[in-house]
Amino acid sequence: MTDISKKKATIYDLSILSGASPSTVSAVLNGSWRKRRIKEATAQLIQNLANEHGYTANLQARGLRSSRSGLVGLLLPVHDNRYFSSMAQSFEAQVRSRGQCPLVVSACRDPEEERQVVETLISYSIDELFIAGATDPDGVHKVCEKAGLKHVNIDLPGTLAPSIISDNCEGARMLTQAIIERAQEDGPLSPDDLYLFGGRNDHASHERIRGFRDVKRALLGADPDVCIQPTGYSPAMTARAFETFYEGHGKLPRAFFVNSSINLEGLMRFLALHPHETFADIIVGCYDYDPFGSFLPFPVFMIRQDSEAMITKGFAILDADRGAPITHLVRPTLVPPRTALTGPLDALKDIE
Amino acid sequence: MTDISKKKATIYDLSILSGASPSTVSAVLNGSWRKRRIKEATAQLIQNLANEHGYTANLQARGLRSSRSGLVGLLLPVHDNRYFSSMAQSFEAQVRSRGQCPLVVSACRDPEEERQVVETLISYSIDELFIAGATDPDGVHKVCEKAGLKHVNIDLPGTLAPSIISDNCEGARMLTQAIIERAQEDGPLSPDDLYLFGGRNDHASHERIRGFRDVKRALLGADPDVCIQPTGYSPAMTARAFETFYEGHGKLPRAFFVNSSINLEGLMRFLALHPHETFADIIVGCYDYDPFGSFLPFPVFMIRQDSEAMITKGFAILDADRGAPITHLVRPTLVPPRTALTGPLDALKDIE
DNA sequence: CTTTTTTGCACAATCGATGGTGCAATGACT
DNA sequence: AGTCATTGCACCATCGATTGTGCAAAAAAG
Repeated sequence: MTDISKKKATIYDLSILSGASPSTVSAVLNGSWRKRRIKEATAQLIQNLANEHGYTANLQARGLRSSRSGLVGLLLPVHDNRYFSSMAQSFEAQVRSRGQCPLVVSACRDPEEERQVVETLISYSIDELFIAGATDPDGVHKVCEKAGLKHVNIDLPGTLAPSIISDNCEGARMLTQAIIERAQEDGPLSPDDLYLFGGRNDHASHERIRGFRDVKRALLGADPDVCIQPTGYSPAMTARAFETFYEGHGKLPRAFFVNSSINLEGLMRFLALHPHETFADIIVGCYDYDPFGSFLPFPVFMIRQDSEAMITKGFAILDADRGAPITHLVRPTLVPPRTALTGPLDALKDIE
Repeated sequence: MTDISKKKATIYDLSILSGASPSTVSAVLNGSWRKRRIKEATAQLIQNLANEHGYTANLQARGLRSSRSGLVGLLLPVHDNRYFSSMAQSFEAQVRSRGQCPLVVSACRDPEEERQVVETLISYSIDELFIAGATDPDGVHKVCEKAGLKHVNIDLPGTLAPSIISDNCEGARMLTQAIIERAQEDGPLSPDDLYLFGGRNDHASHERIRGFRDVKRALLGADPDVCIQPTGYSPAMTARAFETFYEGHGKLPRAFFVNSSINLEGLMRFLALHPHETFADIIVGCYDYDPFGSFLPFPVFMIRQDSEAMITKGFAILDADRGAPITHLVRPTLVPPRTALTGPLDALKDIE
């Protein structure tokens, strides 16, 4: 607190002040001083000086020397989405509780950008990397491997590294069953009354579609191909798909499964252009949870993926140092309409 | 690509391979080679070798030497919220377009944590810092100043550093006027029919409350103090406030202003516990935009803050190197109910 | 064919921390 | 008192880049 100096203190400054050598100062301040048999009194002296001058280690220097940085990366497709942002939130908490520093970046689902961004992270010598929802996990894997960087895939699996993903098929089954049952409360449901919108050519989408079709066939007897409408992960494209359907049928399907909250945003865009009546009685299932999405003016069943558990599992795998490309499934939960779940925010104390 | 080596190539490796000295290699690879009068041919040779071996600079080493890191920090209260996550998204895009690396972290609105997190960032020698929505901007300022770190406040102003904030008072006026007018369409509105929930003892809340009261008095003639219910920024506390009101009155206020989307989540929690009828005819204004919040089953007017413009302005101020604690206002926009705005995501190409 | 200028590059110090090694002083033990 | 073990610490190379400086060789000038 009492420091006059404008620049940050270094171990050399403290070395002069304390009369000890820089290596002694270093040992004291990084905790290895007992191992190095530094006298308790010396350690105390140095620690006091360090506090007094607000010393903090230069982590770039430490990282350079030790070829570790204390940084742990999380690569996301986008920030601006409750699923990924709550993943970022849990990630950050867990990384910090391990004494490391989180580095959350997004790569816009662009395979080339994914690789580039990871190259950048590697240049900072990050210690570990979580690859979430990558379009090309295996491409990223190769970049990591070349640099000897430990990593796991989250949300979308790769074939070359361990993956932790939502049990998409089972989640889709729960969700599909829920919307079918709900729709049937209002009368019989024919196979053409139940659609699926969104998703693209990735593992998650495939599994969700599989779960959807299984349950739909089991309960409704059929699933015409036209009822599956993969639109990519863009609100605009999804909105267009709804629009097209609406133009053809004069209404929306009685019930439908939306592949993600991003696609659900596409539904909002469609709704914005049409009067309320257009969708007064639809039943929606969305594979993702959003606290406001759950309260839309029609029943929205949602699937909440347990991103916190995925991150935890990811660290367990990294710690165990298993690089085998095994896929671990994490069970998601079905969230009925009009449900306000608590999130990572609730851990905060909110004084006043 | 043809590299056999397991470890990352360094300028020393390339120095041996090319026959040039490390300093020459360094100059070539960091672009300063013309200034250093390196022959074009030599530069080419080295650049080819670098590509061949997939060389990338060790940014920790560079940072150590140059005491800059290429990292730009953004300190958020939380990730898990559309306002802040879309801010993170624009921030990231802008930082990358400047050739730097974004470092987005959250500090849970805890002043002590804010300072600690910033200390950590400083240890990594970040070059610049955006302090968004900090509970104690001035406390963070002091930490930055001691380290000579350039910084700006976003969203919540400090008194010691330049601040860029939403024009909260004006936004609140627009929002208040909108909900009053809308409520009056259904009949006369008395001052006790219009409440404000959420916010706490910070600049933004004060300004919003001021705007709210101004307009309310102008249009409704009065604003009893009981109509202002600051609940902090926690969904749980906000929900309790609604519950309390409901217990006392058997209904919610006809119209109310909610201070942020986080507080609006509190409304969801309340709603989850009550039947639809309870809130069939409320009119809500929310100071924040959320794409799903806009489509709730009652009219929700929202204010969209222009976080992209704030970040842009922030860089302008940092680049101009003005440290004067001036507060810049950025005008937000009023978003009528059932509106789906496009966001940073829409810039993405979505192949397939 | 000198002298001066320009070109092209190598050398070496430096950033701040880490960790292996070595050595003096102290204490224990015979 | 002499030997040996232990304690407590200093020394120094090292991580990979940057940058000021110096010096040959080549080119231009005289």
